Amino acid sequence: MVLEQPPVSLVPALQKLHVARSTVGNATQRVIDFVLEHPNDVIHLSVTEVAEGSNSSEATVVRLFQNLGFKSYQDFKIRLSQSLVPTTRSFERRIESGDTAHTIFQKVFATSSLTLSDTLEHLQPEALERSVDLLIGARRITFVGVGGSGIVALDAHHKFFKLGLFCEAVPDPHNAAQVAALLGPDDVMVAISHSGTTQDVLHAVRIAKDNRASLIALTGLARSPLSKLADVTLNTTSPESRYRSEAVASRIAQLCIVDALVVALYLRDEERLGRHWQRARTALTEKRV
Amino acid sequence: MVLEQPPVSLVPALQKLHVARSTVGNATQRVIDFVLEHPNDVIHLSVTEVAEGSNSSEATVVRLFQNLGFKSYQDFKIRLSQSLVPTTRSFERRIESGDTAHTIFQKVFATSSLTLSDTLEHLQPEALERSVDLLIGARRITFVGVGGSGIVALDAHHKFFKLGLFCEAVPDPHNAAQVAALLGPDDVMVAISHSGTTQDVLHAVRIAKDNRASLIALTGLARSPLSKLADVTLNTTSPESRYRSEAVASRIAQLCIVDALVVALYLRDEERLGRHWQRARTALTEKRV
DNA sequence: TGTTGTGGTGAAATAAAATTACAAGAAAAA
DNA sequence: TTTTTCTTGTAATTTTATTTCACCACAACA
Repeated sequence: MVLEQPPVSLVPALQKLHVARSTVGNATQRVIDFVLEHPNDVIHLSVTEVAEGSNSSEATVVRLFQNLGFKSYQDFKIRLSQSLVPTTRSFERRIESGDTAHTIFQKVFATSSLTLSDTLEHLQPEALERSVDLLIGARRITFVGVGGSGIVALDAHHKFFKLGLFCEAVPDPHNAAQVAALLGPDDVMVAISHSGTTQDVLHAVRIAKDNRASLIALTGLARSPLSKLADVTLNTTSPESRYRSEAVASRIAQLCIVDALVVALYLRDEERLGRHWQRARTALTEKRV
Repeated sequence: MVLEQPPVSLVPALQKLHVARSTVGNATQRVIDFVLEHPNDVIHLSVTEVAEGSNSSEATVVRLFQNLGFKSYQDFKIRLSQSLVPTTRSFERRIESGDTAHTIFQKVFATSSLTLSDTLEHLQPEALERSVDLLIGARRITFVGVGGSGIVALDAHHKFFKLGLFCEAVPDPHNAAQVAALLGPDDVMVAISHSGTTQDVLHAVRIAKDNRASLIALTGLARSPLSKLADVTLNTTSPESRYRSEAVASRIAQLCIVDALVVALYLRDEERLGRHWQRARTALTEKRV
């Protein structure tokens, strides 16, 4: 029996169909193909319609889904529709000249949302634990990134600072190397670069590594010069990046990673960090009306 | 007729039920109540079962959903199940002390994703068009925000600058008022404040308004001192903000709004802005390996 | 080369579910 | 009060889903 290679990250309900495809008869295969080709239509079709569309019989359709473990055909449709949330996967996200502002917003938001879930899917649990371990034990944390990634560095600094950690952001490429030279073995550098090839960042990173500081890389591509140097790599994958500036959606995912790291650190040492956090918040409320 | 206040950010399919509840008869109300109380069960129940569960008749159930605009009862079930995706909506997003780093990431990402879709849902198309109009016609654009919102201001500056627009970011509260004093009637101030009550920002905003500059507010709450002063308000709603710092997920949404505005501006005047954009990109690639 | 058994298949029968038609009753308007 | 309108449940009807059963293809075996 030949095992088909199922497309990565296919919705669970459809995955079952893929797996079963090679083990069933001819008519049943036609049903499977039909469903795989028109998943968004199938959720509104009846058994009879699916049978017609696939040139098979009602009986075959019903039996297929029962054998697959669904309670009934209706049950399958419900499961399928849950995985097929229309606004993300199946929505056309390419932005065109004629789009209204509202349409553009819909597409940009959909892309960001999709990037978030893709990023989460590809993050390795061990890498996350490892990052938290490094950060919580760090004497000093330095966030480095230039251009757009500099914003992420500033955001990270802002949040980590609220936890009372000794940290700094270096969004300026000129200073990066100087700051890196100050780091020691107990320190952590978090290097942010979507491409993972930004020269200024790489330069600073190499100096930091020479000083035996630990390195966490926040980058968009798994295989890059930056991630080769890193102790831990956290990747943001923005799947179809050709038509909009790649960095845009990826940035959102990086900020989200920073958010999550802050929460994870906080929970790891609630005793110590919670006190600072609270103090920072009360200081802020005085600035409000 | 008493209009019920629908719970904020309820799933769309259920929202319709809420709205209709007060305008329908007794038996129909019982059906609505039943569905609202057991939404996760209903997606697996038949018309007959819903009728039994709500002490009404099949006819009433079928009629209800037809009147609500669904093609059929089955159609409603499909829509409902799509909004009830377990991993985001009904998933417990509250973060607890015992969570692993991976679980924390899942929850933070889910919250952000949810905030994005809620924000998009509540943004008014006219407000978006209006914002684009104001920005494209502006002589000078000033982004103001302190603390975490300052990061958003910097991000916005970074992106608008790439389009070749005359703009600046003022993340420093001390300078905000001074910069505001320089603005004139052709200028636009974009004020960013999650609470909409930050004193430093409000102070600068009032000065800008006195100088007849236009004001776009990027805030988390619809009714706030800031949005009262604004010509256009763009709200980010982070639905259940009690258990995590409200600003965190909201910030992601604000950045996404900035992204979308940039894209919208770009498409509005591709001729002029496209040239700058391209030039900025080629300058950057030289910095890579 | 039959023969037998297995599994897949569709037509048709059956069962279940959804929808509609209709008449009775309640509430509102005249 | 009468009339009208709206809501409702029963029952008929239609649509949809499921099961039954006979048939066929194909493989294993004598």
